[in-house]
Amino acid sequence: MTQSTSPDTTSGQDALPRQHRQYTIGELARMFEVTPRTIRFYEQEGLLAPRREGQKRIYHEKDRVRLKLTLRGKRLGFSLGEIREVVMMYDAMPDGNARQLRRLLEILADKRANLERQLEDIRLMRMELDDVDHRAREVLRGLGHEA
Amino acid sequence: MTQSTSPDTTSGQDALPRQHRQYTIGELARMFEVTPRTIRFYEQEGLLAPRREGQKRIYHEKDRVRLKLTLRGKRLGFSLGEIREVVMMYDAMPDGNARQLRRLLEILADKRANLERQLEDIRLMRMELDDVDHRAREVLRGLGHEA
DNA sequence: CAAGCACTTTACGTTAACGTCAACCTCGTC
DNA sequence: GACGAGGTTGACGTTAACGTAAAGTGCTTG
Repeated sequence: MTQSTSPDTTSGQDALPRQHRQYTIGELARMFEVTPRTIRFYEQEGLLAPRREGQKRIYHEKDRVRLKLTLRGKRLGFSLGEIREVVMMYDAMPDGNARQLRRLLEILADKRANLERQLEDIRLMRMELDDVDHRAREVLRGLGHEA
Repeated sequence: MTQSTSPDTTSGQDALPRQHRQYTIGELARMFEVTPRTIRFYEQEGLLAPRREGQKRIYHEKDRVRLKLTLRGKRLGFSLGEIREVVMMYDAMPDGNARQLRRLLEILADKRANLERQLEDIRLMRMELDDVDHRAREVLRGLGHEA
């Protein structure tokens, strides 16, 4: 692991108030253990919108948080499109009209239902794993004796 | 939903002792709301191995359970390859040698770690959703008043 | 100033997990 | 015996989410 800076804590030499911390694409990539290509791809898909300084991308706290949320969503099996739905509507919220907001609430309820089902799946999957685990250990014990 | 038979309970006309119940590929597909193509694909990938009656595939309880586990695994974001690792080793267990069994235990520990991380992710994601939800509702309340 | 490093865009390649035909059997039944 | 509803095997198409390679820009360091 070549993890120089953790994604959740500020870096070592931090006199700077974290809110104004800036990141290059490479730094961000190392933090989250993804490639720059991935980050650019997420931008192309409308999940990130870093500022530019000349040609270079400059990322701030907000971008880092977005990336974190995106990756978390991915680990939970959401598509980039689904993630964008929530993230973008979240940003458009303050001046969003009622219809948009209601739509957002729908989506949220949907995601939540998804999560609940996953919780149940995890519970069941755990039990299966436990079962297989126990059996394997017993067979292993058996092998030990007859050897 | 054209769900004639639920995947977890026995069908309506069940005098037959479930253990010997047979299924065609179409029945199974409707039960789990997947296409026959998907089921054939899983067979091709070594996740199912139904008997044949002439040319037709005949599925039994064991196959149904496997399919159920496979789909659950998928909902949790496991690849078909990962699912196969566990399912196949599980079947090869009784006569598996010690090395194989230890390898299986490793894999299981790995999957379990994965699940634990997902639990944490779900917890966090829930909080985010709650947050967005609250904000949206408040904005909505605000809109109501000023209208 | 050449070399190296980190960044950029453009564009084509790749993998997993199926979808979508086409062309063919094989029943029951009208 | 034609026909429709299921099943079968190829084989090629598609989508998401990146990987990878080429070719160029800009800084700084020996």
